[in-house]
Formats: sequence, C-alpha cells, structure tokens
Amino acid sequence: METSLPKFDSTFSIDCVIFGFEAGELKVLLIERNQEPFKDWWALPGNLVNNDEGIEDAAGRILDELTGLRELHMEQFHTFGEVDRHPQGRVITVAYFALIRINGKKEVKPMTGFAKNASWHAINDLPKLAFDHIKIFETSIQKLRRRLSYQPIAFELLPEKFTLTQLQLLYEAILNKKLDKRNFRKKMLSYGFLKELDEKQKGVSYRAAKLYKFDRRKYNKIFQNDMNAI
Amino acid sequence: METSLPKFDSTFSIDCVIFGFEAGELKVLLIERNQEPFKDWWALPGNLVNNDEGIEDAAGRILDELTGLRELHMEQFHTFGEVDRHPQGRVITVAYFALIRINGKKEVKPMTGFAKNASWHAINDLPKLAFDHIKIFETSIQKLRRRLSYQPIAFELLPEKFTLTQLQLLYEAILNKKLDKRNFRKKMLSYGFLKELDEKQKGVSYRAAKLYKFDRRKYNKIFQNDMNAI
DNA sequence: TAAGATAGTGTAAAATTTACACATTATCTT
DNA sequence: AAGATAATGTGTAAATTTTACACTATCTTA
Repeated sequence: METSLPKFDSTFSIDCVIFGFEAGELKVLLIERNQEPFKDWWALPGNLVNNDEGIEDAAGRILDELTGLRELHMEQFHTFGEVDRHPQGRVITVAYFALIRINGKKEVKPMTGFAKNASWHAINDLPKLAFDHIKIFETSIQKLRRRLSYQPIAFELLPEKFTLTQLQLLYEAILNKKLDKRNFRKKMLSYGFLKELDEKQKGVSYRAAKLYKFDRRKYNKIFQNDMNAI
Repeated sequence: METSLPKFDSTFSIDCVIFGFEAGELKVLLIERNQEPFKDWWALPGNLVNNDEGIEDAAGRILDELTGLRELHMEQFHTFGEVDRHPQGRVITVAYFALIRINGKKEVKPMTGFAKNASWHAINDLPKLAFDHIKIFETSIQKLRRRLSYQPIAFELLPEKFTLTQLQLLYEAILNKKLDKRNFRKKMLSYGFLKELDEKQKGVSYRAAKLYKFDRRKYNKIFQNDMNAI
C-alpha cells in the first residue's frame, strides 16, 4: 500500500480531535479516509496547512472542509514531529482539539472528497486509527482533562441551556470517574457563573430539572486575575 | 534592513526559552544575533529544523549549537504559526522551554557563528527581543507556572543538593509571589519525595541549612496514578 | 563574646472537601 | 385517580487542607 506512493518534501499539517458530548458519553468525530495512504481507515480530520494562512485559520478551514463544522472552540494542544510519522515523507503536525455541541448536528457531511464519511465514536470504543492518530488522541484527552480544571470548556460541549446533571455527566465523562451529586452542585453553584433560568427541562418522563446557562461575563469577572480558575 | 533579504518558502523552526535560576532570580538565556534579520538584537536561541530529524532531537541539537548546553530537561509548550512572524517568509515555530542548573555553568559559549554572544537575563529585565520572541517568552512563563503545579520541574533548576529556602525562592520567582516559609516547608516535606541529607550547606557566613535531594523514584511512586501531582 | 544573619519550628482558626440518604416532583401506567 | 417509576434537589457533620502568624536555635564573623 505504501511503497508505490510518491514521496513529498517536508510538509506541515493540522489534525483535529473533535469532541462532542451525547447521551452521557464523550465522543470524537472521525473521518473515513478516501485516499491513500490508509485509504478506508478511520482518522482524525486533518490536512495540510497552506503557505499563506496562519495555523489557527488553517485549523478552522480544515475542520470546515472535512466536517462542515464552523466557528467551534479550538485550542492547540501539541505538535507532533517525529520523522517517521507519515509513510510518504516528513510531516509535522500541530494538533488541535475542537469542542462542539452535538445537539441536532448529529449528521456531519465532509465537504471534500478527501473523506468519504464522518461519524461520531465513543472515546472508549474507537476503531483502529491511521498514522499515529491514536497517540494524538490520547494526548488530547489528557490535555482536555487538565484544562477542564482551569478553563470553562465544559460549556462548549453542552447546549446553551443545560441541567446540572448534564454538566455533571460531562465532567464524569471527561475525567472518567464518578462525582458526588451534592458536592458537585454545591461547588459549581458556588463559583457564581451559572445563571439559573426560569425554565425547566422538557420532554422527559420524570421530574423536570431546572435549566442553567453559563454566564461568561461573570466568569471573566471572577477569574480575571486568573492563574486560578475552576 | 528587511527589504533586501531573500524570501524563503515555508520553513519550520524551533525556539527555546532556557530558564535558569541564580541569585534568587529566574533568568533566561538569550543570544545576540549575528545575522540579518534582527542582526545585533537579542533573541531566543532558535534555528531551522532539518528534514531528517524529529523535533525533539532538533530542539536538543539547536540548543547545543547555540549555547553549548546539552541534555537539558526540555518540554514543548506551544507552536506559533502566524503568517507574518518572520520578515523573510512563512516560518512555523515550535517553542520549547529548557531548564538548566546554572551552577558553575554561568559562561555559555555559542557553537555557531549564528550567535555572537549568549547571556543570562533576569526575566523582569529583558531587552527588546527580535521577531515575536517576547510573545513566545510570555507564553513560556505562563506554561511554566502552570506546570510547576503538576510536574517536578523545580528540581531541574536547582543543584542536586539544595536547601528548602532555595526551593522556596525558586517557587517565588516562578510564581512571582511571596510564600509563607513555614507553610511552604510543611507542604513540601509532606509530599514525601524530598530526601533529607546528612549534609549541610557550606561556605555561608551564617547558620548552615540542611541539604535535600529530590527523590524521583519516590515521586513516581507517589504520583504514578497521576492526574494529581504537586 | 556579642552582633549579624538565616535556619528551623507549632498551633489555632478558617476554609475546603468529603461522605452520606431521603423527601419531592413530574410522568406514566393501569 | 392511585400507585409505580425515575430523576431532582437538598443539609450537615467530620475530616482535611490551608492560612496566618513570631520566636528560638545555630553558625559565622568581628
């Protein structure tokens, strides 16, 4: 498979680990490759960076092209630069994670022929991945966990209005451990950046929970001197 | 200065923020450039990555060439990829910080003609830096602060045998705030990874302090399940 | 042997974290 | 409409951690 492909000179690419939260599970968006090498394998969405675009811009563009998703929260987390990462030549890859509210957007449509398919996979049940993408994924989850404690990233994964139980389930999914309900709620509310709405959950067949919103303005006020955070 | 220089295609480089601790101050090693652009300016040691070397290796090599330092603790912390970072063309730079025990090695000798000089600068008193190096530096110190709380990096900056006061001064320098002596010592010792030696500080004109060593084996045992750390 | 300089030490109050269980509310079923 | 079902929402006491705070001990030098 790999021997007949042309070699290229040093190139530069971006890979994205796109996280979503659905049905109490943390998921990652993978594409099914439509090109050699690793044709038909699952992979992280990624592509080469153009010479005339900044890497942040490139990350946004690539994400859009491969998944049709735009304007997501994206953060760089590591750069991978081993010489043998790619069978066709030297590729240095800056990895980003992106956070998305899956909501209704369950269906994702690749915008290029590069990927023939894109779908969500539970992080505990990933298929075999192309290149060194499993390593990139593992690094991403470590960084995500770490940042969860000092950046308000959880709210990028939830709908605008959410219940405290949903928030807790998300924390549990990211941290991969159970949390105590009362303590979790007490702590979250104590920060003061959650705004209780006059609205309740709908469409559930049991007592509906109160909805909350993340109040970014308050968050910024509270953590402006930073170096603290959640 | 910049208009007459040739343009190059996209290239890939590494810059290092080299931290040292001396006389109670956190310092950074800068080189004085010997080439355009920014000839005679102070800059972070950095250079292009070769096509046949991994970026970790490149970081080590570049550091060695520009400063004569080897085998330092190095960690990647961010990649800078704006299109206009370099006047001669597009350069994407992976930034590393390196930690060094200044000890006797105060004199640093660049091994290439690329830098005509290298010297230590207190972080609160840096000269004007070439390119976007001040931004890289600022990012590095933020990352360093963050990592101080979950990785045993302080010990990379101290001599093998150190006093608790030295350790505290280092923490204060990195975090840029005063700490309480009794609380600091209590906390540090409570971790259990500092080994008290039967030896005392020498050459001081006052009561000599006990010396301690960082016991990495114990550290690893304590934090093997990690996600906690200091 | 006195002066100078830093090392080394303990405790109480405050704040935070942890552990833990049941009554409430809404829906659904019969 | 009564009961079953399913998740919401709530408080307290104990344990732990963090904070604030000041004096004696030890060594060197003059």
